[in-house]
Amino acid sequence: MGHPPVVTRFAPSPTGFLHIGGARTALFNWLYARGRGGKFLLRIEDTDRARSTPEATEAILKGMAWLGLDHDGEVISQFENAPRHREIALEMLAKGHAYKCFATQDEIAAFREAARAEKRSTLYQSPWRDAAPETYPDAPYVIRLKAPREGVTVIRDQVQGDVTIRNDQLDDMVLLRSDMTPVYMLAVVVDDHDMGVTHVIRGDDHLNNAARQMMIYTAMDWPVPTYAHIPLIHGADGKKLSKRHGALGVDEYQKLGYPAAGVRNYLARLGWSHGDDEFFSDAQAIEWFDLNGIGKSPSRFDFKKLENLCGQHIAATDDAALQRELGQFLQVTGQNPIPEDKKPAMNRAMYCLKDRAKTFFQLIEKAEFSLASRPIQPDEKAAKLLDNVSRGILRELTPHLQNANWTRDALEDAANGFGETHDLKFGKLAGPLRAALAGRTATPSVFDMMLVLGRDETIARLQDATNG
RNA sequence: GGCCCGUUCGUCUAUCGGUUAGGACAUCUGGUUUUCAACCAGGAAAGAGGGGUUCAACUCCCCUACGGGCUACCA
Repeated sequence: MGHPPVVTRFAPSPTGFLHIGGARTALFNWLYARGRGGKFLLRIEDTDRARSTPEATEAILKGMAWLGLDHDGEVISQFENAPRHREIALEMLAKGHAYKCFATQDEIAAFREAARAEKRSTLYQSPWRDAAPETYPDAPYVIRLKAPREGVTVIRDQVQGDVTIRNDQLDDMVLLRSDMTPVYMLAVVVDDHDMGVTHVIRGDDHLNNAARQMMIYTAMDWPVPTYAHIPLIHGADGKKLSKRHGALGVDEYQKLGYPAAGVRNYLARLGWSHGDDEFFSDAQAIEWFDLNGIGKSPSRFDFKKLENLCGQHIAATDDAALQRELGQFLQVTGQNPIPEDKKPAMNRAMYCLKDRAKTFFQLIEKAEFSLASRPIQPDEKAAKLLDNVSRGILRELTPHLQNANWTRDALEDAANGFGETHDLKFGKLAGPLRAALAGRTATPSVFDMMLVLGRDETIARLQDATNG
C-alpha cells in the first residue's frame, strides 16, 4: 500500500525563549517523524517583525539542540517567504477565491463595538465581498478570503476527533494587509504546503484556526494535512502556564540540572501515554509514539515527577555521556569545569554517584569528595562531626585501614572489627569518616569513597583530619 | 456575547459497555540502612453534578457547573 512519507514541523515564533509547552510540541513532532522514517522540519514564524528577535531564534535553536531534537534541512524563515505568500494571495484573488476589501480599520472597529453593545454577532461581513470592481475607490485595501458562508467545515483531528464548525461562524479573514504583507494564517498554509508537511501537530489554541486554514487549502485545491491539536500544558495550579510557575525556557531546566533525557521522557509522558509505561528510552518513545495515545485534556506540570524520572535517567546513562552532560551543565551554570587531573577520579567515582543523584546539582555535590584537594575543608555540618572524640577514634582506626587489603570486603571487615573491639556501632564511625574523607555529610558510601580515593589519599585525608 | 474543546486518586495516566476502576509520582505507616539516594512491606486516595439510552455506563447521548481556547490588517 505504501504510506506517503511523513513530514512534520515545529513552527515557533521567535518572540521569547523556547518554553516547555513549545518544547513538548516539538518533541511530539520529532517523535512522530523519527518513528516513521519521516522528516522533522523547523520553521521560524518571524512574520511579526516588531516582536521577532534574532536572540529569540537563537534561544529556540539552543533549546532544541539541548533537548536533542534535531531537525532536517535548513531552518526556514517564514518572513523570507513573504513574496511567495503574496503570490498565492494574488492567485486566489485572480481565481475569485479572494477579494479586495476597502473597509477601514476604524469602520470595522466601530461595527464590532456596536455589535457587541447590541449583543449581536461581532462577525464582520465586508460589503466589498461582491462589489463590482468599477465601484472600487482609489484607496488602500486588504485582500480577504472569500470564505463559504454556508455549510460546515469539519476538521478531522487525530486528537480531538471530528470537529465541526459552521461556516457562517467564520469571517472572511484577511490574507494580505493593506501594506500587502501576508498575514500569519496565510503564511502557515502556504509554507506547510510548500514544505510538504503531511502532519500538523500543534497546540490546540490553533484548533479553531484550522477551519480557516482549511479554506485556503480548499481554495487552492491543495491536500489538507492531517491535524493533531494537542492540549496545552498548565501550571501546578491548573492555570495557564505563566512565568511564575513553569513557563521557564528550556534553558532554565538545563540550569536546574535536569538531564535532557529525563526532560524528554517527562514531556513525552505528559499528555501522551503508552499503557503503563513511565520510564523509557528515546528509542522506545520513538517506537511507541502515536497520535492516538495523546490525551484530550490539558495536563499540569509536576516538578516532582520530572525529578524522579531524571534520577532514573541519570542512573541509566553511561559514565562517559554523563561526564559530557555534566560538563555542559557546569558551563551553562557558570561553574568551574572539572579539572583535567580530577577527571580520572571522578570517572572512577561515577558508579557510586549516579544512582543517588536526580539532578546534576546533586551529582556534582556528591562528587565533591573526588574533586577536592587536601587538606579537605569540611563544611559546617561535617565539621561538627569531627570533634575531639571522633578524631581520637579516627586516629585509632586509621592504622587498621592502612594495613587492610584495599578491597571493599577487607575495608569493611577492618572497620567492623574495629567497631566491635571498641564497642562502637558503625554509625559512630561512618559519620566522622565521611566528614574526614569528603568534608560533607551527603556522600556515597564511605567504602566506595575509600576505593575511589585509593589507599594513600584516604590515609592522608584521615591524618589531616586527626592532626588538625 | 458567539463558536469550539476539555473534566478518572493531590498530579500524570490505564480503561476503548460488564474490572474488587490498574499503574506511576507525591503522601502516610512499618522495615532495612552508613549520610544522601535507594530498597522492601503495607495504607489512604478518583469517575464534576443531574438526566437519559442499555440487562449493564467512567465509557454512548443531553443539560448544568467549572476550566481552557478562538473570535485582529498578532502569531
